Amino acid sequence: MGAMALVARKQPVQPRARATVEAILSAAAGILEKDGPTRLTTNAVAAQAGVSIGSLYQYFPNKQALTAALIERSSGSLEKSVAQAGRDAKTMLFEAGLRVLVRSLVRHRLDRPALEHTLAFEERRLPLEDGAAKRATAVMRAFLEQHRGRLWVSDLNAAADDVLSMTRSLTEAAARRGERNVEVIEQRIVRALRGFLCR
Amino acid sequence: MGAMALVARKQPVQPRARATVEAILSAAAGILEKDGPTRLTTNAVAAQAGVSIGSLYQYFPNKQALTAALIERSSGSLEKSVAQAGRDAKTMLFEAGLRVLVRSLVRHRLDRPALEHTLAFEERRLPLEDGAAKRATAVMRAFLEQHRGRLWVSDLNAAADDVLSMTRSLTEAAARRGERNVEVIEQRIVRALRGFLCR
DNA sequence: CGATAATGTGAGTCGATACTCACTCGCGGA
DNA sequence: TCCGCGAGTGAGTATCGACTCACATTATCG
Repeated sequence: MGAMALVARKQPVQPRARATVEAILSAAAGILEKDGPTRLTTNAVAAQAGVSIGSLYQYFPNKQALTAALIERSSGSLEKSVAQAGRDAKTMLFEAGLRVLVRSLVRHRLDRPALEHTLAFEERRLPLEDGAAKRATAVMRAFLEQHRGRLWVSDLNAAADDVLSMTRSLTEAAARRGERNVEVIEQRIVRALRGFLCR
Repeated sequence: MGAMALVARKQPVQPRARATVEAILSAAAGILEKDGPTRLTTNAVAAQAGVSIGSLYQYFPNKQALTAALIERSSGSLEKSVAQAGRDAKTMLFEAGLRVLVRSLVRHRLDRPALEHTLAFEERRLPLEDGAAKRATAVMRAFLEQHRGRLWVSDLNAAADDVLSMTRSLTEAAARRGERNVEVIEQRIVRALRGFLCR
């Protein structure tokens, strides 16, 4: 079996079609968030979206493509906000810049924690091309590079990877406990990161 | 629907039966590790274990119970080693104690990273009683309590939770990159934890 | 050995689910 | 008004996977 198509077949431009695709993606996200991946069935998605399964398969060649689209959608929005944060951070001192970057990560993850958690797991399981998620770590890497002198680390790629991992897991743990205050969580994470990164 | 049974029906004492259960659990772990939860089918497990599906259902009332047993098995072994580390740490200074505790966590997770990753996800998804995993965080909590004076934190339960989360995610990230050196990973984590915990 | 219990077997059932296809709908232009 | 076509439909199919049960095999003990 060759590389399976994991992207939508058509990019609809007609407003009706756009709305349909939106409805499908929202429905899928909702089910994944509420019930997890085992309950994410194509029939359930179509029903929840208020469209027929036929319509679903008009825009997504298979179920994996649907999941992949959800992942791309989420990490796309993450990339956007992290990229902006990265641009802002460029003119700041290390500590302030780090705080801004962390904030954008925390905000994203705190928005729909359960959904992000399942998507992260699916992302590992699926054979995806490097998408927006990879580009987000590149932003972090660039920031670390800028402050290399301050840092303890040898491998910048690994460090950027670790920073994102730590931020994700601490945000998720906080969310599970019901914490919603971005500032508090952000401060906690920055403290840990300082110890991790600086000498 | 009432609370579904999630434990094995029988505790086999006969040697033959013990061996069968072992084979089933090992097979399930292997499949989960190699192919993830979607490929974990009862038929596949039985085949891989070299027993019939009938035998599988003699010891596990349903598939969830099998997964639950895998989780209990893993977190049971974790608890054992963490509890020992906790006892050792009692007579040590903060830094050394933390190092010992972290080491036991890293060792466990580094043993079969892919398996542990999937099990952690399933653990969230399933309606489980608090098992050995909870007791492991209690050990960490007790250690933190012992050194409360040194620490910055207000909520010890949350802090213990965060420490375990960070350790897990950093170990996992390292494992994904192919790192195998426990000392190196352990040192990195301890550095992050010091920043996180100490004032 | 013979009886009884313990353990193991696997073809078969039944529901669920990914995906197809022949069809309908409705809108924009001639 | 009617045609063409992009969009939508949903009954139907094929497969798969959890689980059952009537039976076979093996261990234990008198």
